[in-house]
Amino acid sequence: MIFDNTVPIYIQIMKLIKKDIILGKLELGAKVLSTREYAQELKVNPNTMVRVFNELEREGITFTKRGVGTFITESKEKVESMKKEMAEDIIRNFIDGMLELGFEFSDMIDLIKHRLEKEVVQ
Amino acid sequence: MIFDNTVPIYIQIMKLIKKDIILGKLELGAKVLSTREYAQELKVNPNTMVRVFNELEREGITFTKRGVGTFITESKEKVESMKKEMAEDIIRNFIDGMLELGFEFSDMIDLIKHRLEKEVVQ
DNA sequence: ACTAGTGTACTATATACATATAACACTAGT
DNA sequence: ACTAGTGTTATATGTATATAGTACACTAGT
Repeated sequence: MIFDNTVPIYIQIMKLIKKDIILGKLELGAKVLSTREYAQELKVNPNTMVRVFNELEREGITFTKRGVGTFITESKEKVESMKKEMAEDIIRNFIDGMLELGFEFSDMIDLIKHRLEKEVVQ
Repeated sequence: MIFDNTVPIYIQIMKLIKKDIILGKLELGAKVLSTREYAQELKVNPNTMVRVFNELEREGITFTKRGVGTFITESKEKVESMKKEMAEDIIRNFIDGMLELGFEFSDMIDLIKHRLEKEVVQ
């Protein structure tokens, strides 16, 4: 795992875990690695993982049983709304960013299509 | 100007100035506000503006004449490549982000089109 | 009861960022 | 020469982030 040093590591790990949930790599209700295990796995300080899980719990994504472990929420709805929220953010960033650079709506569609064609070829 | 506290202010101001150049609000070769004026305008510390201009100069976007002021590059090519770079970044973030959430290429086009229709109506 | 594996909490240190404040150096216009 | 307006440099302070290290509290299995 390589981190972008312009964004706090705990934020990046939060996104990583959210994506793992969305993609089904982490199942609903499943126990995740302990803070210490995750810290070792991601080569990060245990305290950073504590922060990650505190924030995720605050958002209702995970819950913890003291002395037992940390678990993914059981709520399918929560995961769905999380996915939708993350997608909305990405779409918004794209459109707003392109508008701010002076691109028109038609440019956006063209650029995306053009880029996707390239990707498919690869 | 409202700043997003998850990103360093000097980075946000750099983007702001780059956008102003791209949109022609700041002309090639033009003298920009002094660090002190910009600081007052954006309600930011003068040292933060010093950092902004140091970084922009390092990127070849601006140049300074000591005791005189700070100026936008004369190079049209520089501005063009900067715009292209910023657009590429935005497009890349969009595609990578959506792929990581499990969306297909066709989903992306649909979502963008759908969102753009909404925007136009507004 | 004991123990291993959890989460929790705390202190200390280092770095980046942003601010506040002040002083210095250069340039252009008077 | 002087002065106002530049950029430049420096010290100090506060906050957020990340790390290192330690200790405590709870739970489940033995």
